[in-house]
Amino acid sequence: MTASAPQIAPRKRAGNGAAPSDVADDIGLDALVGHAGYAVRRFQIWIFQDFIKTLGEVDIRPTQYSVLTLIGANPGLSQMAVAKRLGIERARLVHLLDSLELRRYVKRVKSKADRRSHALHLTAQGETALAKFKRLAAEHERHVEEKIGKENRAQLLRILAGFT
Amino acid sequence: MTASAPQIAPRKRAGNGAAPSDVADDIGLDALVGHAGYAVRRFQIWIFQDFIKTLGEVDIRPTQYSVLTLIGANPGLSQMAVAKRLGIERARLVHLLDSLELRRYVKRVKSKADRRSHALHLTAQGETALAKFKRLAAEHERHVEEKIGKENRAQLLRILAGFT
DNA sequence: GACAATTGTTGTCGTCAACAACAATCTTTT
DNA sequence: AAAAGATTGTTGTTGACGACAACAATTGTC
Repeated sequence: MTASAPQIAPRKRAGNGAAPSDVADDIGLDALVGHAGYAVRRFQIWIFQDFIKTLGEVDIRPTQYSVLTLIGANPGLSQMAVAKRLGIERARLVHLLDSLELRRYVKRVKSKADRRSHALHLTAQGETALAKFKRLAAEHERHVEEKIGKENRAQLLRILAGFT
Repeated sequence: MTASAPQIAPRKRAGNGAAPSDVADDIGLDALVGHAGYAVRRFQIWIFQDFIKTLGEVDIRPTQYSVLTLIGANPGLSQMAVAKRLGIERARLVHLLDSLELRRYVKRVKSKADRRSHALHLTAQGETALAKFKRLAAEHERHVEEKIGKENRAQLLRILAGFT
């Protein structure tokens, strides 16, 4: 009943090593295998770490990248609109924008239509910086392809398209 | 409901709402679409929220569940082995086990072979509790199926099998 | 004009990953 | 066997992040 080899038991993870394969590696996961959430969590950790590392030279994290990309594609959005679209708390977005504004990538322009809100724009510096970030992000995306395969990555995007 | 057509989810998210679809919803994501990390992050947030909600009545979070499951399937593991296998910091595991031990699900037994380490076991209470947790987790897994489709979930597990 | 809702902001709380340091205990070297 | 090094569990700190709550300024509604 215990860990009598849960079905497939990849047991050695040939070269695909997502986990440290040094010691105590062939431990049965039992019911954990077969849980989508567990696999997704582990994958997400890996993918974020690679993103952070690949964009380490420009010091941009995934969330910052998503904010910059969204503003770049839709100039003039309010903070509320950005927060809603990206699924982040508007309270959290405040700090993100503070940091991005400090680095001169983004500017908050007071909206004339609604004086409560700010229209968000990239600075000229932000535009050129984002171009570089996108090149690095594309490189990261190639890492993902190398990791799980080009075809699998495409399927993943298709399956999860509803969550973007 | 949407299990019939989870295939292509074009930028309108009809009823499949992973994001709040009330206002400002059709904002272009530009390069963000096509980034595996973004989709995976959003999906992971959704899946964890459903897990937490589905196992809310027993107050068990995903990480706690993974620890209990692993110990249940491999009694006697050391904290280091569990941490390595699940990819969590051993420092973090300390607090997790503190809480699980406080709730009488897990016990730390001093190892005779290596007096530095603890052998981890489920209590009798922990065993019966885990059985219930597994039933609830299975229910959560059905929610995932309803969300992305049975076939897509299976493919997801196949694609990400290397990360478990 | 009174009242409710929204927007940006500030703050708190709890989860989580990443480190660093430490005492106790192996393990290895000499 | 003693010294040096590595490992295990523990405590603590830092920072990113999600979830809330409260607030002033502003807008919308009645």
